[in-house]
Amino acid sequence: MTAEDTVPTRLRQAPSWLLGQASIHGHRLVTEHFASADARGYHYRLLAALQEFGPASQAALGRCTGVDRSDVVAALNELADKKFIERSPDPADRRRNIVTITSAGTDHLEHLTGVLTQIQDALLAPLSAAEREQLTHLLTRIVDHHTSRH
Amino acid sequence: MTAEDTVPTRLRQAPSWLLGQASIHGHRLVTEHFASADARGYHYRLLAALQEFGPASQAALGRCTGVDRSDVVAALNELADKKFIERSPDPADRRRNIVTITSAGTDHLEHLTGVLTQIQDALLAPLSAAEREQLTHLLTRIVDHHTSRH
DNA sequence: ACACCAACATTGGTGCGGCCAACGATAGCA
DNA sequence: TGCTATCGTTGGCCGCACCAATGTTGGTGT
Repeated sequence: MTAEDTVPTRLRQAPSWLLGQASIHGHRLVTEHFASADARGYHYRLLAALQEFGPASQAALGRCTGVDRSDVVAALNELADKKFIERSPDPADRRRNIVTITSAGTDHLEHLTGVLTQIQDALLAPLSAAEREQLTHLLTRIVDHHTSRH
Repeated sequence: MTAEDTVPTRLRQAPSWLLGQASIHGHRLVTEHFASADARGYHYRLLAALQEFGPASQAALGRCTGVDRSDVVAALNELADKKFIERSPDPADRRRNIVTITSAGTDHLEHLTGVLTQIQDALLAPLSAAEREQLTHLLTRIVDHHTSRH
């Protein structure tokens, strides 16, 4: 086999590749651990937003979590099935649903947050505390740049 | 709207979230720019491996690029349609296909590499050269940790 | 020589996550 | 009054990472 299990140099040097690979490992950790808790990424995003900002419309939830409107519907259906959120019509604007997190939902969110903390530790295992902060800072700047720039 | 377009703190602080978001922006850039060149990520990975390591079997290609065997088949079909690679049976091992990059394929790879360089620049725009190196280093360590650990 | 297991290419299917297009209903504004 | 925008919802698409099964072929142990 001419090609050992070595990543081609062209790839290994590209930040976009490294970013993608690192994010894949993170994503796998999240998926696996969340699956054990009968959850997935979208659930956490929505619950976190509801807990922090209080009851909100589905469109607002989608906007602040970066989840598409149509995907918000599906995720909220799943969360509603598990009694983690409740939908009620907005009396002030009959187009809107007001989404509220239940106490069971808050508990679930708290649990998932714990799980997520463990995940971060597994993901960043080879890095020191200072390096983790460095990485967070660099990534934040990239993300901010690409979101504020609309 | 109680929730403005602000990302919940719980998310904003999680490195896995930042990694995912940054990788999404990178991925979008790659997808868009590569689409203009009638290519996608898998194509580049495979062509890069072929160029660097020479003719190889599909299984070997999949292993060193991190692409699943079954997905290698599909991607190579696409590349073969465009005459960028050629499949020939391995006389020494009739289970194997020997995949070879054509000169058109090399040209295409070279072109895509140029495109990719531009992408890196757009992706890391807010970072200085030193910071880019820092980021690359940190990411490399994470990726290495999660791949060498099998 | 034989049985057995491992590796190969291929098919087909799953799931998540990020998208887009369209629809009917409603709100706000000209 | 219309025009436009927003909202929830349905349904679909694509990329990428996976898994399972199949038939073929190689290599090994006995």
